[in-house]
Amino acid sequence: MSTKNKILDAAEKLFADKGFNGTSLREITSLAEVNLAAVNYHFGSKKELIKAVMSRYMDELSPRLESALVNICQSTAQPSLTEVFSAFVEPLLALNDFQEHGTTNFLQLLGRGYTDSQGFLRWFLTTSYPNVIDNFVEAVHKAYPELSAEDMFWRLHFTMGTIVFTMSSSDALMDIARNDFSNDIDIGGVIRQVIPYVAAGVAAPV
Amino acid sequence: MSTKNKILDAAEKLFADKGFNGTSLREITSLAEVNLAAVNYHFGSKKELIKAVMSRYMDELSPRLESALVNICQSTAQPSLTEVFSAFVEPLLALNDFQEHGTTNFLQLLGRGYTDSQGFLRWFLTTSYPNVIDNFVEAVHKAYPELSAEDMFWRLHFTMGTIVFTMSSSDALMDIARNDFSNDIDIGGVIRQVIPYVAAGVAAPV
DNA sequence: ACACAGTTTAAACAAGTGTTTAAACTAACG
DNA sequence: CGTTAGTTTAAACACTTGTTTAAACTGTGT
Repeated sequence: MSTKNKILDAAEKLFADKGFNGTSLREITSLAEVNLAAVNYHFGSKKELIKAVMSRYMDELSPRLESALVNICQSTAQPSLTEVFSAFVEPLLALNDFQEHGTTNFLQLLGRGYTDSQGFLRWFLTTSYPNVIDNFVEAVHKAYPELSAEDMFWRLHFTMGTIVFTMSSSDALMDIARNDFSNDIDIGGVIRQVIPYVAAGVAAPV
Repeated sequence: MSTKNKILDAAEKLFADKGFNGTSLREITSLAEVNLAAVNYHFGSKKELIKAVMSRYMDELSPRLESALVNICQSTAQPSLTEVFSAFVEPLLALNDFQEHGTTNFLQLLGRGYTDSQGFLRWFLTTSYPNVIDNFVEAVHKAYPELSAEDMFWRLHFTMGTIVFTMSSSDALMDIARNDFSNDIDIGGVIRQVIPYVAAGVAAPV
């Protein structure tokens, strides 16, 4: 395994766990078992490393997501909101083949990106991967045409919040669920729990 | 104004804005125009200062919330979920009388507390103010008795996520909304937008 | 006027941060 | 072999972090 990938893997795990601000380059390089200076040699700066970690996932996820959403839009004239949201499940779970704990890590990172580092990651993602958002908006509009652009805007952000926040604390939540309900649950189970919730939220009457 | 309160006010604003990890004591004391050592003299440590900032709000909010929820439970045999969630509006907006931008600041701080500082604040809040959660769970159960304890658990956390995430980026979202829809909106407007969403989400069929 | 508790202050502390430097190493090619 | 480009390394850089120290200041009660 190359030094570059060792750094990316270690950074991903630590960023997801403790946030971008909360993780030092020394923690990353010592988990990756490489020299401290390797980060700046291969990536230039910590900020660029953060972008690289996110890009690795987005480049994997974005085309799958795009085709899944386009597929929904073309196959049925008016898909249900549940169908639209379910389009996310397979591409997201596919990240587990790409990397160990890929789904959880990516969603946690996404959550971190929205709150840590005063939102520079949000800017980076929305400008680098606008198709994902556009396709999603189009699919939701087909499923629920009466929804005004403004209401759509708010509800999509509410949905984003639900997903991202849930996933960024999903480890803790799954532990509690296992304890209180002695019901073993994995990340796929959480996703299946959240879909009816967000679908109903977006579908709420105005 | 006492030094203690000057510190609390400055810390609150900066914590809400840049997170707990992202704010240094030097930033706080220089905004508060007090000496650096004053924080450790009056609060003991940064961690205790964070608790103090949150407690100031929770002590104000918690009784109002409790009576509003108890009121709902006693007045009607089976309240609607919208009524339950609406019980939060007045107590939350009342924080604006208590402090300038009190509502926004508090909700942003709550969001920070869940992601920053590996969740020690979540522990602090749930153990220090359990009545709020208990009352809320009871009210939701009255409104939607068919919901199993496990589904309730997940949906309440989804709701928490929606609220907290939305509010922690509400400034940015309100700016976008103003630009794209030339529709002036304040924090109360955001709250009124989010209630139908979470009510429908919690009410979703299982 | 004195003493004393409460508070404020400047300075220093040790530890941790991201980044840079220049020397050492590694492998491939002429 | 010797050269060269790519990579790794230990050490240092300048700076920021939370916390502590001991001296100075404040007002109140005797």
